[in-house]
Amino acid sequence: MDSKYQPQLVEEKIYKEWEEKDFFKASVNTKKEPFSIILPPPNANGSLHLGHAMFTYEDIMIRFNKMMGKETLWLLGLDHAGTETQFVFEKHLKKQGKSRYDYKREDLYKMIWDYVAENKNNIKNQLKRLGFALDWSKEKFTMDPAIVKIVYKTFKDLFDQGLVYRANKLINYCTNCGTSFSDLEVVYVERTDSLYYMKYGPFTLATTRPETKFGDTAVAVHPDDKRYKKWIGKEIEVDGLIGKFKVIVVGDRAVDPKFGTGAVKVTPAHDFNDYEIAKRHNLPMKQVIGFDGKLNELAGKYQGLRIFSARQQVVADLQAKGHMVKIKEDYVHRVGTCYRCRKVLEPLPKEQWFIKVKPLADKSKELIEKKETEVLPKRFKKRLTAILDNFIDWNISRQVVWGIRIPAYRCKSKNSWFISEESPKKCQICDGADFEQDEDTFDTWFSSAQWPFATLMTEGQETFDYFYPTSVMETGHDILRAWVARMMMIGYFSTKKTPFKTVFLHGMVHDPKGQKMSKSKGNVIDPILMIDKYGADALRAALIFGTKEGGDVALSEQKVIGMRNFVNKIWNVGRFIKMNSQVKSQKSKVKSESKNSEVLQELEEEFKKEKKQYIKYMNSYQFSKALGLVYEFIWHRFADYYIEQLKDEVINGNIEALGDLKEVYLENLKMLHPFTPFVTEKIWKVFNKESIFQEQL
RNA sequence: GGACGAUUAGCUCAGUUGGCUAGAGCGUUACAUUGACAUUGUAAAGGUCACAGGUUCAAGUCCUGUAUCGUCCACCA
Repeated sequence: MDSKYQPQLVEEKIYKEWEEKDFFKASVNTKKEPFSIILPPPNANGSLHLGHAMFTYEDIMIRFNKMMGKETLWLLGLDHAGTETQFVFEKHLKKQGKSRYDYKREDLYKMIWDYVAENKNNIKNQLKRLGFALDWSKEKFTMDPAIVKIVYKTFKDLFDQGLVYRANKLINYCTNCGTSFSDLEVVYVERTDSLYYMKYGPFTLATTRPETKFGDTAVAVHPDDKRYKKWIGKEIEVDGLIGKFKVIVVGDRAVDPKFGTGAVKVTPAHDFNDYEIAKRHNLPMKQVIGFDGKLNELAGKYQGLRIFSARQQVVADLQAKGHMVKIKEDYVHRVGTCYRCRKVLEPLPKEQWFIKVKPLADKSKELIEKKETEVLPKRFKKRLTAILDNFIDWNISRQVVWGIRIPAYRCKSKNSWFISEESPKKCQICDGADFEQDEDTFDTWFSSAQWPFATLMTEGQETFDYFYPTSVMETGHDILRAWVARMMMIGYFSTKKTPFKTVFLHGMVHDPKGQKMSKSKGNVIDPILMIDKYGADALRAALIFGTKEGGDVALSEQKVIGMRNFVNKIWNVGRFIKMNSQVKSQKSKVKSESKNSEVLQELEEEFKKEKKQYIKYMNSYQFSKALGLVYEFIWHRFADYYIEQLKDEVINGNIEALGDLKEVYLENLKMLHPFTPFVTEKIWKVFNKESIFQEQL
């Protein structure tokens, strides 16, 4: 044994061996209790970051449960990440001076497919670097034909049961990226803009968006507002920039009399609140901005102008006309932006597919209440419940080519829709040939919402029955809404069971100052670089050690170094025992009884206590505490105290003392194995044993 | 505006049902060491446990309030 543990010489070989021996391959074994985790599928478009490294928690659970005698499955899959991947690819194209519009749908799809295929391997290799005990024989991809088939069936079932509908509603649309998003994908950003007070018939009203005035169909005031009460229900005439027009005045409680002038222009086609007001009062919609981000023919001479220049022009013209009362330039408000390109999202009316969420969310709440699904750490239970209470209908249509194309077809003669899992030969509505498939693809989250059951279903009924519902879903608390809640809704809908018995949430990885890591801040730590320098065990331990369950982790290179030192400590304790075992056999000394029987007794008792506590922590998902416990024991009790006490005897060849030390040490290696799999496996082999992964705790 | 979390050593954080001199990692200081490990050991310095009340024999831990920070959600015409 070297005096230093060198992970660089060890990890790759060991992982290869685990793979070759098929250690991670799970199969149905009715004699054993199943334990299954579905890996949150990484996006197949980039490389691994520290968020992925947090899946170490899953590896810990898998390895621990395996050592506790269960049949463990950790199923690996990758996500096509629709809009996200297409966006990454478009940036790629842009560098070559091209855009998505230069290619036909099929060609673009193919190009992205190849790009993704390359990246998949990259990600997979990086997952191996972390030492993850993933079942590589069951690898899935969200666009596998077998998965797509299930996704189609789910969509059709939802449709048949009235839980999917098509409607022309306001959606968040990015005119730059050319696609819509669900409400969850909107990123709100605080901005300082101008608030314009303009004359509007008999009113003065305040708006941040004067350019949308061509789409106004009403003015709204608070029903109890004495200033304006007399106008409610009346039609007013407004002298506009492109001629006079008439709108009705409505009374609506959504209007805050204290804000601005207490009177609001209602533009149902371009504002979510106004859309709601319009619904309540049966107001017409008038769309004046197109999906290209330009004003349309209804804007008269302003047609063709982009939103921002239209606003400047309209403001200038209103001022010229004397209709601008005042401009408050330091108005701070929040606008929805595109998480991809950061441009302001445009609320636009568009026909899309929506999932009726309420009935599904109610079922999910029941699962939580009945403890069919346990939420850990406990504090996230409230948050998940609140999320389920406030879910609005989910827009699942995306205008990108990279994704699972929606299997909906429009009958042209009847102008209505039918869903078909197979490519239809004829129209299922009129039996004719005149029908076309929806151009849109599913929101990525629609397929990932089905991940736990869809992946297992493709492995056959027996495997599904054995491993489903899965034991634990372990993921970041940041995607509680986008993913966890939706998995519960769709999972229960399709299988009538919770998709996972326990949800275990981990926190975000931050820098040492508690700041989020981001490229622009330059504080990003690359997990692979850390592994190269200090080994996977050190990185893994650094992510777990000294953290609160579900709390954020402040990671620094220093912390990884600290854990590297711990790993080296583990190694050197082994080295000490190994060296003295060899010396002993050479000298064949036979002083078998230790003079330190009290110390040995103490060691045995302390170890028993330690192991009991360890099992308790591990079974209650307190992994950080379990690691802390073993860390403390190995370093500050076993090495600093017991070895020091027994050192002289051991060096002089006392068999009893050495034997007892060795026994306790090997047991501790097993306890450490879920956390630091490589070094423990390596030492196990040094002691002429097979594989620690196959041992029982 | 609502919910949740945080506030403990210079820095990053543990401290599970209230119970002995409040802990870890990194950093600092002094000393030690050629045979497990300097990726080490021994020792030390450093905390009115955010603040103010309350419950209790006993509060970092429970309750109430205040302040500051963070996260998520909602609204902002």
